Amino acid sequence: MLNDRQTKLLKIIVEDYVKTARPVSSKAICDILNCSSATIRNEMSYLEETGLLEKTHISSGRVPSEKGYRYYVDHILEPRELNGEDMLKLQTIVNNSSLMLDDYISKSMEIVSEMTNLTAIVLGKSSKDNCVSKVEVVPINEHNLIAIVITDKGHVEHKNLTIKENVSINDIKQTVDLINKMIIGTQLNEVGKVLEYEVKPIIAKYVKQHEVLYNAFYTAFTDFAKESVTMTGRKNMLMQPEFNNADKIRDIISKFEDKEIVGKIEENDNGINIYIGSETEFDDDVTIVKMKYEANGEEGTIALVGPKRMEYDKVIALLEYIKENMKEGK
Amino acid sequence: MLNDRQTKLLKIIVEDYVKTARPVSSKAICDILNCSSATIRNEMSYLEETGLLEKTHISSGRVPSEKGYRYYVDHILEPRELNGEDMLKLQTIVNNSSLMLDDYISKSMEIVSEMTNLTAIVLGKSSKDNCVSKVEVVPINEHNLIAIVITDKGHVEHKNLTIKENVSINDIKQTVDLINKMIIGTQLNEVGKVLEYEVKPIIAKYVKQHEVLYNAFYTAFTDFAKESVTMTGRKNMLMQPEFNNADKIRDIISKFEDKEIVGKIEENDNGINIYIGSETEFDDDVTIVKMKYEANGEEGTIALVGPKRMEYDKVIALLEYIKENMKEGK
DNA sequence: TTTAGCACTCATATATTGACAATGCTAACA
DNA sequence: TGTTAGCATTGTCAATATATGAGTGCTAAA
Repeated sequence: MLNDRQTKLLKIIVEDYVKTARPVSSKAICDILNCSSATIRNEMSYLEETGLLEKTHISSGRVPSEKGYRYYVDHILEPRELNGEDMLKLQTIVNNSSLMLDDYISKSMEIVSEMTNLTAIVLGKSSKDNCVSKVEVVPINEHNLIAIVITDKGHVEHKNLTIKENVSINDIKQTVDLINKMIIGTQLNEVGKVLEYEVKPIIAKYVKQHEVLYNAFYTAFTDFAKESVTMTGRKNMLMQPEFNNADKIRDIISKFEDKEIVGKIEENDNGINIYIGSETEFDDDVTIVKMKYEANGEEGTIALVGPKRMEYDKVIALLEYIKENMKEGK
Repeated sequence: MLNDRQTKLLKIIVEDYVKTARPVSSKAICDILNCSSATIRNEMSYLEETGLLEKTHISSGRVPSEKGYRYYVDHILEPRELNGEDMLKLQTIVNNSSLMLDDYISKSMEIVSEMTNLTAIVLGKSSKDNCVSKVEVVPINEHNLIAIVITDKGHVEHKNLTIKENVSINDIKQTVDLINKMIIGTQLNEVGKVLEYEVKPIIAKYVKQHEVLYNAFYTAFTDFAKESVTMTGRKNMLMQPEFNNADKIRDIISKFEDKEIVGKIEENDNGINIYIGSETEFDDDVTIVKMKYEANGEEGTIALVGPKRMEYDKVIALLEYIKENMKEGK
């Protein structure tokens, strides 16, 4: 455990380093803590022993270690109110009552990305556990149809499908009716199974050109359960000095392109979660802050990615502000 | 005009530089052209005077200038057949007859990006001139509806909409019916106007809570005509040595995030277009190769972005291969 | 017209230096 | 016992020097 002065010291160092991106020297702190630089150095070296601070080289100032940030986030950081300016910027979005929830979230996150210089990620509400509530098929021309699936939570998935052979409209109608009857209520990621084991045999009985139709629908329906991921402000984050080397940027960009990795951010408990450095699977210099939300029965996840040297208190305040305001009848 | 040997020389230099990314020395060429390095140097200095070659510093080998690439692309480059290996890789996509055109294109482009280390961009078919062919409204719960618009060319756009006040189902039905009747056949980017000037007065007459309903539908319908842009393989391109400095990468990433700039790639004539360096509005080291296509009445644009030091012949062969194969009944 | 030969130039890599910013440690002090 | 002044120590950073090598331009001869 840290004593009072040590706690203060860590707080000062984290916050100063977050602001300036330069190692903090003992001298810079004596004024604030009303003691000599030597005293600070003694305390610093204790915090270094504990693993909360690091030096970039033997005669450098101190920098928070990963563990230091962790400690700061877990024990020191005090929730702060959003400042007026930031709130004002967000308010134009909040007050725009014509925005649907989705748009409210993506617009807010764009602004937050600008304000914080972090990358904003909106993870598509996991539609896996949505259930099919309606299937529509709309003919476009002789050989092309559109299949539309609507889920109970209001997601829409659609797919064009081509049927090369001549198939009677009646057969199509009949097939759709059957599918409609049988897959309503099915979870999206189960649709494939249901089609194969339950619908297929029935279609085979009642529809003439069942092979062709079944295949067309099967391929159309089975890759519906994809997740969507949108990101904004990658550039904002990459402007930070911790990413001023080409290879590091390349690495981060690669990670961003790999949806798998981004998707993984999602699996964790409710509220705001903070993953620092090696906890991220991203990069030791990166922190990911993520938040699940739920409003009007829709749930989703938003996240901010940036250097671990980030303004944690501000980020938390922003995300909480977004969350609060989405409840109020979006 | 260049004589035969000069043409050969330029060709050799471009192709060697494309392969190795190092300035080409006179010595390296004498074997190929069967003369001494001094002779080559004389020719080189002529090509430099003409502006087709450049040096990176006074005693360096030669590098093609922007004009040099231009000349190469316009006069020297000879169309080449796709090599077996590349064709094989694409064939799995081409032969997968269950793929719709959209998927065929995006999958092919992913592969092409891998093969060429370029960034692949698929510009959404400009849906502006699509006409509405059907409007569907599906209720999710008391206050939420989904509006779905299907166009004559088979695009689907959908949007969740919330109606806060209590509105009778009947009113909604009536409104949808009216909208359906009146906007079918309207171009997507005209929908706003039609709603305002034609539909609104009618609804006002027949529907009780017309204000609320009109507003909900209006905001839902008016931003449908967006263009979609998808990119894959940014990282591939950024691995190239011309982008090995942090600021350059940051700049390119910013450009990629700015959809405006990417969109601009589109406006040009048919076939394959090549924009080199300063012609791109992107970066002097960047070339953009873009191709419009049309198949089954759908049209769209695909593009490859990378260093101007790219294998132009291969890129062209690949794009042409994609175009040819999309005609065959996708 | 081509070529051999030589002087010249610049990039790249490595080492050297001085100024500076911090630190750790020790000994003195409250 | 905790705090502080002072000093030697250490590493960064930027500037400067030095050597090496690749490649050119030019000239004069073939």
